[in-house]
Amino acid sequence: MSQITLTFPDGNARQVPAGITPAEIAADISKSLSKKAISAQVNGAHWDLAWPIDADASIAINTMADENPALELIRHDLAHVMARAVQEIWPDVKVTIGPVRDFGWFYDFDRAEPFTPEDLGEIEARMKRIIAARDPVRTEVWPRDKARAHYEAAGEPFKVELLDRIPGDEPIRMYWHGDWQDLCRGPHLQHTGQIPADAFKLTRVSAAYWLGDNTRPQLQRIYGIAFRNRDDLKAHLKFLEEAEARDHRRLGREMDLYHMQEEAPGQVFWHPNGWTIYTTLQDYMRRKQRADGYVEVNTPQVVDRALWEKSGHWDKYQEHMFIVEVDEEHAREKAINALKPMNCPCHVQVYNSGLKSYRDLPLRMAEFGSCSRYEPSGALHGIMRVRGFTQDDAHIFCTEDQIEAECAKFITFLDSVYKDLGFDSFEIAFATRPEKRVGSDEAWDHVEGALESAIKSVGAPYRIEEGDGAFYGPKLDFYLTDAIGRVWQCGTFQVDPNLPERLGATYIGEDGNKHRPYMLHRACLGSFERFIGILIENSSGKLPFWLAPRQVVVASIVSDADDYVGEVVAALTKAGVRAEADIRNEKINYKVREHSLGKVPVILAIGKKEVEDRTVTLRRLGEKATQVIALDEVTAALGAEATPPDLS
RNA sequence: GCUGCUGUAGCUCAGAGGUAGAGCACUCCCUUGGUAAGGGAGAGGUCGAGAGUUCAAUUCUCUCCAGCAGCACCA
Repeated sequence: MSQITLTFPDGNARQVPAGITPAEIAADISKSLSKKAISAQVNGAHWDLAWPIDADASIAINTMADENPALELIRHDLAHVMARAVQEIWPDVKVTIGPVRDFGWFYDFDRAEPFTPEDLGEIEARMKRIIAARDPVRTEVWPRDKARAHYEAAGEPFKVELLDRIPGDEPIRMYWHGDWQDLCRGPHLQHTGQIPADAFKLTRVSAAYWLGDNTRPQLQRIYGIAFRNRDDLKAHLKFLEEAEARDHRRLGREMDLYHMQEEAPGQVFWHPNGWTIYTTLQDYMRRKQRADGYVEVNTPQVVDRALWEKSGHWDKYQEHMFIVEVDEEHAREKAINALKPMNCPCHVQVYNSGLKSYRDLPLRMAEFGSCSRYEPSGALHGIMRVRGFTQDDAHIFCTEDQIEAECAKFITFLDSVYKDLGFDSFEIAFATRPEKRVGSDEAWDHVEGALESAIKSVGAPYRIEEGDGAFYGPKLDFYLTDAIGRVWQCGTFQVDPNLPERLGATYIGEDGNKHRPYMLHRACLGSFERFIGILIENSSGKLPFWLAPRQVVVASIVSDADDYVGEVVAALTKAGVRAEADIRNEKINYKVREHSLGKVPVILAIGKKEVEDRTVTLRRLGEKATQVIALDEVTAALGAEATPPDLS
């Protein structure tokens, strides 16, 4: 038998017979490793202990102490155990696929009746029995024909389809958990008893399309979460609770920010508190943009279909547009309009009015543009995904040579905005030319090169998303990570030679001839609605002082303090602080509780002592400690704190 | 849009084939209390909308609307 060389993590190499398995290697190293081993990394690939190694390779043996492989195996084996449990209980249910995902796994089943929450309990109990049985896991590679015949005989059409989708050069691998068999890429554990029985939970059922395709049948999906031990599971359940507690829909109600109602699905009724956040943020963005060389415009909401036909939206996006038909009494024909779903065509109209010279470029045209999109009902989510929203939109009209500098300028701008709003870092996804595209390869080379060197010039981290660009140009998407690790796409930067072409935008060049400008679509927050939702969830409602809708409540302890409370509120208001009096006939405990729940960042309590000394007792949200401060001092300090970051 | 679940007072929820209840919030009264709920009284509902079954529907059935979770979508 031929020999191969395996290299271990410590650098030692060893000659072994070809075809040896990691299990055999672990057994050879030590009895305890053999017992603890769960899988291996072979040339970096996750490797089943039972798979033979045929060529020289680097190898490392994994144990439960290796978090990533351990979690992958636990979750993947649980997917199989769950599918087995389901088929044991309901033998006619067809199985499909069950991948590992964040924090757990899911498995899709074909079954006429959806699973109920009670079913989940039964499945979970059955799974625990399978784990307790410590059933061995084994694997075999089958010829394609044999596997196909097997699944056809077993009446598992989805498995047959999966088989046909496995590329010809990949082995067809079968796994058994006890007697229950599944087609699976692997790797897996060695027996079901290795799965921690107290560290998983089935969380929910839902429908999902076969292969994610909404023209294919819907399947019943069961989700589970799993960890290496009970404590990790508990920690994750706590995390889910925490995420729910900071849900902007709940905080929006508790802080009295906005409401939504049936008559206007997907649209926001902003209350005074929420609108204060909105306008404060908008004022800030307006100052930032002005400082960065943007001009601001405003364009119509209701626009005749003719413009949308020219821009191409009527053709491609009509089902997402609110159509407005106006049938005037004496009109010869109905006017058909659409609420604008985006601002770009209107901005080109502004650009086109009057001749533009190369001296006007780059022209940075901004609008807090209210847009309406008929989003699918199932997509609506609080103020995060709505049908009526306002973008912090801008279009930069420029020459090809100006793209790089404009891109770098924008990334710098966005970086400073995100920092001011409490996000210290962001990631860029650079989407490059798709297969179906317009424009020459040279043009694409040039524009993509401009974007990439712009990113590099500002030193921002980025990843490339090959083929994900628009058909007319590449784009950058900017992702923020919030306080509990969720990722949000907010900013975008897109190069577009197409719309200027369609809508006939030109400028007079140095040579006296007409030229076509590029149009750069860019947004930093995305939409105010969504970004405010993100801000709320990121901060759990404890917004930075300058953005907090209610900044200070001045609360009386005794009614003798009422006049002085009024004086304090007036002084704070004069200093630019949003302050309000609470002189209700309630105990200070009650007031503190209520305003704490309302996420008011500062409570100033006023009793007899404060009146006499002309001081206040300050308490910050979330802190128990209080401090006594002179009125002049607190007014100056809070006034400074209320100043937006770009002005301080 | 698809699948499932849900819709009762401002909020969180109970309830039942014979037209409704709790806690909190709200209003009034008592209480002037020192940092996360002081006490009492009162007011408040076309039970999401429409149709059907029934002597009788908020309750059962159907359709629609909206919300929630997931999927699909996000120009």
